[in-house]
Amino acid sequence: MDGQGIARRLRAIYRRLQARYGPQHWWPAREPFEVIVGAILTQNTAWTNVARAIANLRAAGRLTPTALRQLTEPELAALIRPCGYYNVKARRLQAFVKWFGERYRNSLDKMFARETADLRHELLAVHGIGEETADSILLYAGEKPVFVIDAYTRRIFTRLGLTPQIDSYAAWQGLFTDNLPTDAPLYNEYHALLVRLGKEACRARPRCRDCCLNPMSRAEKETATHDFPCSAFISSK
DNA sequence: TGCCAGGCCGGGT
DNA sequence: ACCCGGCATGGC
Repeated sequence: MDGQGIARRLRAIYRRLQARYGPQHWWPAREPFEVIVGAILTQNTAWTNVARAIANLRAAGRLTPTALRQLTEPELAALIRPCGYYNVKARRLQAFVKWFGERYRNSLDKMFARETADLRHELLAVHGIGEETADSILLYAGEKPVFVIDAYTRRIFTRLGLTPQIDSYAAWQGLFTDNLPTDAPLYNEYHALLVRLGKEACRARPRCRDCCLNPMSRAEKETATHDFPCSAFISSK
């Protein structure tokens, strides 16, 4: 498929997701700093658990960089316990706020004033921040036009038969950024819709009928036993 | 009951 | 340059 074809398909998928789910109002947070905390806490973790951890931090008055730095690692770990991996994540949160204070004096404005590519590089150097977390911070806290690639995105588009040549984060990102306009609100909504779809999808087999993203052959519909959402979008790892 | 969730790091080939 | 185990809670 040529670039035009991919672009058309990406837009068609986006429209169908919009029609099905409507606006997602992402990221689920009150302020940019909370987005960053959530981005670290949600690594390989269900959001419901992360919401509890963040509620604990807020109730304890610890949802600021300085307040977080004043906690010991075990104290922080105890507060974020519901989100799992709490020792690992306490260390990662501390690493971020330490760097954020030293490098940017706790100023998100200063941080996001940097060139996006440079800031991404800096973020990746912070312990506990990988590509998805860095991009989530850039897009959802900084409103930079950076497309976030996550497990849902890969699974859904693999299922749809729309994949990059190389299976790397950068190549997946290119699939979207090379074929869509550079537009932060669009990237924001697209990724949010993909997560919404991914969360809703069940894992039943055989696949459902009436798939909204990828029409099925007649033969496939014969074996389908239930309606969307279904395993059509979530195949096992 | 067992599998899974909006990854990332570090040590071993 | 990959590959893989470890990290941990709560929901279905």
